[in-house]
Amino acid sequence: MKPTIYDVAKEAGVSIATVSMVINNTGRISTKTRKKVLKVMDELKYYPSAAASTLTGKSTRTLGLLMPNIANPFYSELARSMEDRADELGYSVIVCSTDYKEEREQKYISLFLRKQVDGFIITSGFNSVDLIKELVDQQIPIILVAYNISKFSLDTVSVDDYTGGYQATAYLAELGHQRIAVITETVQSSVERVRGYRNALQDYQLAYDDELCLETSATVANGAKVTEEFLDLKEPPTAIFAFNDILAIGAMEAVRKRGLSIPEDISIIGFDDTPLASYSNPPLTTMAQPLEDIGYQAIDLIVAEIEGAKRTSQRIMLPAKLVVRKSTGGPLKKTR
Amino acid sequence: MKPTIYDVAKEAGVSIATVSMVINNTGRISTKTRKKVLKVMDELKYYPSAAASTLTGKSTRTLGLLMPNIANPFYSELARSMEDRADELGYSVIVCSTDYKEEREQKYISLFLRKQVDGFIITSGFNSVDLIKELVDQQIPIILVAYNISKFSLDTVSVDDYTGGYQATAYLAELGHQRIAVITETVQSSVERVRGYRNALQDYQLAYDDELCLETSATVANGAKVTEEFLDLKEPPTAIFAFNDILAIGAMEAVRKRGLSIPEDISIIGFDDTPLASYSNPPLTTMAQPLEDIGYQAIDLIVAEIEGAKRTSQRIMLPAKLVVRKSTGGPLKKTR
DNA sequence: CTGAAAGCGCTAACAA
DNA sequence: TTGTTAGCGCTTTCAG
Repeated sequence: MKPTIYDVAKEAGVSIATVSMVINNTGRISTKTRKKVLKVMDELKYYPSAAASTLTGKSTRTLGLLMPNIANPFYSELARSMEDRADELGYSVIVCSTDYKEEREQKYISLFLRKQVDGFIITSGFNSVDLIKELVDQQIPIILVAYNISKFSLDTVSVDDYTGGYQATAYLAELGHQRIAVITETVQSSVERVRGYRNALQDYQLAYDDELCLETSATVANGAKVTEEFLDLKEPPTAIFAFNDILAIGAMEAVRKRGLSIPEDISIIGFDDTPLASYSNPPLTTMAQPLEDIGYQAIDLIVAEIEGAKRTSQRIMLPAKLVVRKSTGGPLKKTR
Repeated sequence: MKPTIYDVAKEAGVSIATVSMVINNTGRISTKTRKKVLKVMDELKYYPSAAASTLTGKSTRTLGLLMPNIANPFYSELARSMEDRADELGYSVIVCSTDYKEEREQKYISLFLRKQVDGFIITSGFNSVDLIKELVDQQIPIILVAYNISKFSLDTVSVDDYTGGYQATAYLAELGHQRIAVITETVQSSVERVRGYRNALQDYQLAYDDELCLETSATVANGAKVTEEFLDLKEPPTAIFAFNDILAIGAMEAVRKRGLSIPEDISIIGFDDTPLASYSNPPLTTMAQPLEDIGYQAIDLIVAEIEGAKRTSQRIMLPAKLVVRKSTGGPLKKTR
């Protein structure tokens, strides 16, 4: 049988209260007693039951993290950074993949509730907004990551998509590009990025052209397909801004297939800075998501909420960062 | 205050035993009572406390998964498949990244123990073998994934590295390559793969050449560096078998830098089939790790052990699968 | 500085 | 078919 606090107490010749105190570093215990107890705990391989201590009202110091798919690098890196920060703060994180299914969301929320996590971290790709509402109503600490629900005001940490869209476009414009296309996605973040794109265009006195703004979903094939459409235009773009690296890789493929070279003929910029970006050929210039920062901030925020019981509902936006590699350059000059 | 089983019982006008029974689907409860109780539970947003039920001896139906780094695609895909299978079997998985640090391994093992996980899943990259021994001694269900410790006999699920190494080499030999180089890694799995490589060489009557077998660690730069060494040989290889995709990407880079083309001049084959492989240029032929199968089998095995309390110590080996893409072909004929 | 004892929320006999 | 009750292992006053 697993040793309990009683076994330790008996073995050490003290009461269970004393043992409990040395475990939790509470009360005042003589160094001698403490040492003895610690020794016995070690000998018996005693591990205090988290269940029992939870039952007495202690917090579990556990955070529940819900993401659509931990196998997606975007989420897994986020998860990793959260784990690290949580670890530093003495918390642990339970991650579950909801697979974009409400049924699973439901199930895991319930699981977390039963396990009495101290707080919920919910990322983009979570569908059951009603469930979130229920948690909010129950005053359970929640933080939204890379996910905006304007419906209620919650702590939120996300990337500044507007500025990201603006900066990528501005960078291309600075390089001298006049016709800059974007491949957008059917997701929340896209609309902000498009807004940034259009404002940058304006600021650089470039005309916005509907033909240069196409929407698709994130696969290499789609990126290639859309790019071909761009290339077929009478006046094709000299630069393409893809809203994620996958699409950018697709764009590269299409460009290469035409016998055009990157960045000489066409510049391509992605978004996310997944590992893909540095391994592509040529290495992809892209807007890096500050995943690590996002994770850290998210944990800090929710821990603050848990411990301080504060309800400020901050909305933190972290800037994407331009990572210049080899897929972008100035447009080909006629004079060359 | 959070509702307890008492609140539900009172509200439904029954005893807590009845409520407990409907929660667990035990005993015989009239449909009417059951419905009533369920309704109240829903109204009160009652979630049974996992802590309390654990305390009474019920299993937690939770599995502890320890991997070095959840941000690494290899591990995150593994994690995902385990999660899925566990979910199907009514278990949940807690994942923690140990970051290859014994200190963290220690910490998370202890965490899992305190949370009373029903079983441990431990993957390659785990250093504290002594800790594993302790668990084994305590008769705690454990399964090793992609990780062999010959020291004790434990349930193990891993990829068949020997056959993988053999098949990749054989494939290249079939294509007509005579000089096949390998880039190995400083990890456990490499030695089996090398063994497969050498045996395949033998079976195809090809000579083994020390110069064509170089070891390095997994970075693109290293892959490129080693490849350059190969290319500098008086008699360079016509095919390179890299023991992971990252190295293969590096090899591709080096080959391209020499103005050689793939696969016309040099064939390249990787191992793992990470997303990288399909996005590279040309798409990489590689040996796919059957991650999904591994995950499933691992969960099935450990759940069997937990529920059946059996102690058979199976060692399951799953075959890697050749995925032919565009980076391999026959060697250039002189006559062309 | 240490011990005794009252719960925490739930399960599982045992009664009714 | 349902209720009563004794713990499960631990924390936390309150005494000593």
